[in-house]
Amino acid sequence: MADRKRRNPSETRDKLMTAALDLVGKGRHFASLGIREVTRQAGVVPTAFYRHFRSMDDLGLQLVDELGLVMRRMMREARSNVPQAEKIMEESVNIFIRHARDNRTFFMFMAQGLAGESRAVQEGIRSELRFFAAELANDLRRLRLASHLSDGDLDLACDLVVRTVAFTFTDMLGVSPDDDYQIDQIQKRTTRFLQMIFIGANHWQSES
Amino acid sequence: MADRKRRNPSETRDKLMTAALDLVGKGRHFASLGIREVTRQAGVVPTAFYRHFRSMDDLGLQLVDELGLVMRRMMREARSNVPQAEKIMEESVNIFIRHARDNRTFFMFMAQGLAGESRAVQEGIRSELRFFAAELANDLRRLRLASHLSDGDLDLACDLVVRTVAFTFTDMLGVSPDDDYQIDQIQKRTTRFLQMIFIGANHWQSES
DNA sequence: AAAAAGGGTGTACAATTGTGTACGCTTGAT
DNA sequence: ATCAAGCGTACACAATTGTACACCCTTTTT
Repeated sequence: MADRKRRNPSETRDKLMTAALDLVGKGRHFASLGIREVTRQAGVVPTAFYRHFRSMDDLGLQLVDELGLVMRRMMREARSNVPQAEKIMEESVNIFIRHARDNRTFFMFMAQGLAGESRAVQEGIRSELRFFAAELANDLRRLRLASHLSDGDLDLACDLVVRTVAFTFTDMLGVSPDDDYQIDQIQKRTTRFLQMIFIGANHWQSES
Repeated sequence: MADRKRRNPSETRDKLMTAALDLVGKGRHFASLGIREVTRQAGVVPTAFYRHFRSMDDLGLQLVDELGLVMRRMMREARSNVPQAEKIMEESVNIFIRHARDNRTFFMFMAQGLAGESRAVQEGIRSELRFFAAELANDLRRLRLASHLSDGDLDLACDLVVRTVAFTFTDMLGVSPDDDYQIDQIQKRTTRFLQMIFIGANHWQSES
């Protein structure tokens, strides 16, 4: 039961979801959205909402699922674009930032949901991040880029990396989506954060 | 003008602010609170709200100010408790976690506000974090614990530390306030994060 | 061809919301 | 002793909310 079937991609359903995201993109917080408000933005009648979602929390949960798809697309691209080991960090952050710009509202929703009102959404996003960190650790292992780290320590480092990147999105909330200069700053800073983390991970065993 | 005078500490004003925090502590998101809801929780009549705050955003801003006080208290204690340089990280995280438990709702509010609805609150919290990072960098310089780092690099590392700790609060949202085991796990992990960051900072110059 | 189910619309309503106006009690300054 | 300001209360009201009900059209199943 409770299987999340997506077989019949209803038009209105999508309209409602993107309407919610649009409102989030306009600066509203997801927790403050009402059913009526969302349906108004979507251009449908209020009762249509209930045909697809039980409540706002439910809509949030389904948005988390779609967020997962976006993140997986991002990972796939990052994996297929592995340059020499030197540039791997810059390039990854690059891809990150680009996806964050392309799917701005999705990531805003994520940033909000981390401390959001619905425990279920919170846990969903947290779980996506965990998955992401685990995949990252796998990739690094596979590429033999962290052979001297124990599994536990590598996981630790990847967890820290994902947190740092996730926090980056809250930075982007503050700047206009086409303020190239500011975004470039954020990008550079994030890259240096990650470099610092990996240098720390590299020297971890020998010191601790 | 617009001087934030606190000369006459009105009873109701405090009741309203702690009422908002209480609701946040109960799992609600600040952005979804209404004036009526807060006054109900505070046990005062709705119109009393307007005697002290122009709007919910205004209340949020004043909460940020108080949050600043809490953080300053925390810093003072951390500074007066500097053990040998070895244990400085564990001890600091210790103090962090304790304050986070004692002022749980305050820090929940902070975690929410970082991606909150009000741009002003968002910027206020961000500014508190910047201040915190700057103070941390100052302390480390004063204690000669980072003499080999350039000012810019030290700032970078401290920024990363503060972000990591701030993210920790979103971890604490998910666990019960008296689940000692889970909190201990969070504490240990955060400590290792910070150690990793500082090891990275220590080897920063030589590699990059 | 008939039946059923899924998804869409409009109307309706009670509850709750934000906020305006008017009235009283304290309290400190004159 | 008076007065004004500040704070709290009571009442009022229009707007907005979530949701129930009753229909209609299209697609799928039988």
